[in-house]
Amino acid sequence: MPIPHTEAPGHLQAALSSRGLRLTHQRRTILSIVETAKQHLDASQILRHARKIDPGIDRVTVYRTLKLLKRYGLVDELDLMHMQGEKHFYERRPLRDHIHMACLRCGKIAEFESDLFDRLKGQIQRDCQFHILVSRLEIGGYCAACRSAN
Amino acid sequence: MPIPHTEAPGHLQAALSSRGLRLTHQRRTILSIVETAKQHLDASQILRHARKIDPGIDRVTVYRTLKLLKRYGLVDELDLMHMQGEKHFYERRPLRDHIHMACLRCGKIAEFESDLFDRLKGQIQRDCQFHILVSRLEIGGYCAACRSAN
DNA sequence: TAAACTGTTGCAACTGGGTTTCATGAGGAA
DNA sequence: TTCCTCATGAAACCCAGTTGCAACAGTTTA
Repeated sequence: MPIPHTEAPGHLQAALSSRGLRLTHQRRTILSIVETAKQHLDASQILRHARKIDPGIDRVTVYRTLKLLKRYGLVDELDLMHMQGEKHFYERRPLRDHIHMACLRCGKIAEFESDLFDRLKGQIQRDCQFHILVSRLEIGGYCAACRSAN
Repeated sequence: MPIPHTEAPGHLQAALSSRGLRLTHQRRTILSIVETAKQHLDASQILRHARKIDPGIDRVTVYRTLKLLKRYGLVDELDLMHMQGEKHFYERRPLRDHIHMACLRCGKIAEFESDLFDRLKGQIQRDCQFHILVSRLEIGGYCAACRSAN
């Protein structure tokens, strides 16, 4: 579902070590999961995947590593309209921002890139003199399939 | 700080009762607070204000009423980039959607309306055949004052 | 205007995602 | 290899929000 990435694998590891952070076994495991994820994962899903590789890994380490990645702008945190409780979802930061559309009926998440979105952010930076570090556009509604199904 | 509203006071009460919901003392109290709020309030702030009017009101009632308002699209729930924990903030749904910009340094929240935003949503409805019920664009970064301060 | 119906409230207990504390363990520079 | 420091795991904790249930109060009806 996520928009294809063109970044080289190992990018997150390189980014962390270039910032002087230790590349522990646990971090490598978590980074590889986030990097190769085919959908948006929450912390407990990441933990489950990580334990298949390193059974001793603790959920605290997952939370700490995600926090680290977020702080350095290497992953984006999503709410996906809080459709399944208050958990957060993560995806590695794409080259170009995209919009998340959550179908409130079937739960499917779609992604969408748009020049208008890029231009809107440009307008905000200019008109509001606001330096954008992270942006999050989430939309809730009904997808095409659910609209026509009813 | 919020963009001025032109809706008549009592709008929320009317909207609820027209849907066949009971107008209890507690609900009237909470609605009036949400309707007249000058900033974005979280649930505990709404509770605190409500207790000045009706000291017996319970926090559960606040949560339930906010959920109700959200379900009927009468208020919007905001994360404001989770700058202060995981709490949610509420504002009554405006006539025209706006963007929330959160300064990650000083914590100030700014609002911004934009034709580009309206057009972007139109594009999504058309190109993705996605029926939008609620949208949330939140931006984190540095405001003009904090940019020039450093 | 009183009864009755049913949605709403308050209370207490609970849930669950996420964080803190601290002793132990392991990167990695020298 | 040593040593320093950061990172980890385990347990306890935090806190926003939810649930179950008995008592209560809007609203409708007669």
